[in-house]
Amino acid sequence: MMTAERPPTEFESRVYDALQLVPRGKVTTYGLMARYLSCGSPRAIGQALRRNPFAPETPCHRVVNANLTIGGFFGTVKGTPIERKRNLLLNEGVIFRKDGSIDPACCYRFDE
DNA sequence: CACCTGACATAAT
DNA sequence: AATTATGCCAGGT
Repeated sequence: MMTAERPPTEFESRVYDALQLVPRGKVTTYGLMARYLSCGSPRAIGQALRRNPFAPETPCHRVVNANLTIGGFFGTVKGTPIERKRNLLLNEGVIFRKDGSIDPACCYRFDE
């Protein structure tokens, strides 16, 4: 077994903190978070979430793509984790459209 | 220290 | 409208 849990960096902590701001039943996008953190690169957000050692504890499943697609989960953009992510969002009240995209009304905009 | 990868985004073709 | 190319930031090797 490998207890190789690296300590979260300051940037990762920022991402997690912003994630905590997302209300249940809603979702945000990598780009919006990147802007909120002044990161400028949504890729870094995905990197931080991928390294997220705190699964559902941190609402990392509430982060989707800018085009309101399901996005990825647990380091993958396809597979069982993705279905689980969709199930979690549905369980929280997020509305999915027929094409698999998320209802724009469920998109949290970090307005404040 | 330099290069590569990655749960994206946006623009151009 | 769809696909391709480039940009950006941080972490890992």
